[in-house]
Amino acid sequence: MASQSKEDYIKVLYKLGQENDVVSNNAIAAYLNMKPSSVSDMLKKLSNENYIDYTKYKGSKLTELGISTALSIIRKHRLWETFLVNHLKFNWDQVHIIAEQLEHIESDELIDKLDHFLDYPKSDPHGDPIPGKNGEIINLGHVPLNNLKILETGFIAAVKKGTPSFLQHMDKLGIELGTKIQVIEKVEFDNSLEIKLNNESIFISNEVAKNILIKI
Amino acid sequence: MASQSKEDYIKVLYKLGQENDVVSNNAIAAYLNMKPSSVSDMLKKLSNENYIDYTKYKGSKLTELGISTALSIIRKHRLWETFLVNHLKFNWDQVHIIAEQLEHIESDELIDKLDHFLDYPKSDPHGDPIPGKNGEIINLGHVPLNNLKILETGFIAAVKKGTPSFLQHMDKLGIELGTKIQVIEKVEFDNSLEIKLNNESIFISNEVAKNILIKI
DNA sequence: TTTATTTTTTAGCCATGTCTAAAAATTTAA
DNA sequence: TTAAATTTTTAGACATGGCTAAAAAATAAA
Repeated sequence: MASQSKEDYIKVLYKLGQENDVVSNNAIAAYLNMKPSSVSDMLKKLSNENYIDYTKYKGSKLTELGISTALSIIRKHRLWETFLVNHLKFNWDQVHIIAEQLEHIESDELIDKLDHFLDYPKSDPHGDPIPGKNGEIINLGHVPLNNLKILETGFIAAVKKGTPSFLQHMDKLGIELGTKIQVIEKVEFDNSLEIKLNNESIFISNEVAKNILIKI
Repeated sequence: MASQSKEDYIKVLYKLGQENDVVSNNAIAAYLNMKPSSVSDMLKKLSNENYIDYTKYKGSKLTELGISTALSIIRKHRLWETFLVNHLKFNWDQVHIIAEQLEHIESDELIDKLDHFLDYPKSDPHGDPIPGKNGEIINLGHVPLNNLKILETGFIAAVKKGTPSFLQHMDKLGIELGTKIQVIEKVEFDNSLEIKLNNESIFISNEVAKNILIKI
């Protein structure tokens, strides 16, 4: 198995690879708070171990092996988050750091049994899909809130950003997964939105709206 | 916090320190499957960080800090084992290796909440006491089975050895925690015992009897 | 009590994963 | 299309935690 460090790189490569086909060293370094030289070194190793396709100066991309490794780590991360929130009663803004540690525990049987214990959840406390044992990942058909048209309704299904500060802001606004929501008005001035939830109407910024995902 | 490696050393120092006042480097090396030279190096570091009192060539002993660190690791280990057996339905011979990984997860809040979730267990699946948050460890008054007199009865309360092979042997003999037991006969020839449990009479070797702890 | 054996330490080496500083390649801008 | 800026790589260093081989200290045996 890959070391914890390597797993961290693989995870970032997966995340950043969602948006850009090929991932730059700089982006990885920024994400991991590391120096680009360290990233260079590590990418060489990951390339030798066939986790990535890597062309000097050009950037890198996960191989099949890399992708399935990433999905297995993400699966573990999200299952642990689900356990922490649903059973240990953590708040959803507290679990990321702990799950970052737990995701590196090595035992397939542990994850199988945890999955069973949790009753095979399809998404984690932030609404993110949990990859299956063989890497299957379900498209949950989520749309950013700012894409909804005026008067359109939907249910809050996930949050795009999982940082504690964002999640705490959600808590303050009374926004939680499953809540029904309707777009009342779009303010053209700053793209902020007036929305109705829990029979109350509130304003949220475009920045916030972009990070709330809706199931229509 | 101490690194994983250091935590492993601290655990062994605690374990071996139970029997001998001062622990020899050789014993540590044997237990950890490492070379004595590596142990020497590490003990120097642990001594600098005030986890142990260490006199060259004489051996080492945990300090107050060392003991409380050890107890905190043992607490985590045993709570996780309890979770794995009681909730994830692992067999008691499968959990040690996984708990060895989980015990290094760093989060006091996690352990508090896990403890609460498990309903504040006093002992783990092997009957070993779980140290409290502040390192309190309850003496459960366990006696090795081979110390019982003829016709004396008691309840199987713990196993001294936690290796898979020993535990699997226990399973085969039908010995589990809580079972009532009576010593029928002691064979003077080889110190083996005839015992009654579940209304059956079986013979067990002295070696096995030494590793079964009884609550009278 | 001297010799032999065992234990422990030291010295020097290696892999992993990080860093800094400087060189090289690529991209952007003039 | 050349110069400037940015990105990436290389070279060399360092900390951690292991190793081997050899020296030193402690213990056991003759």
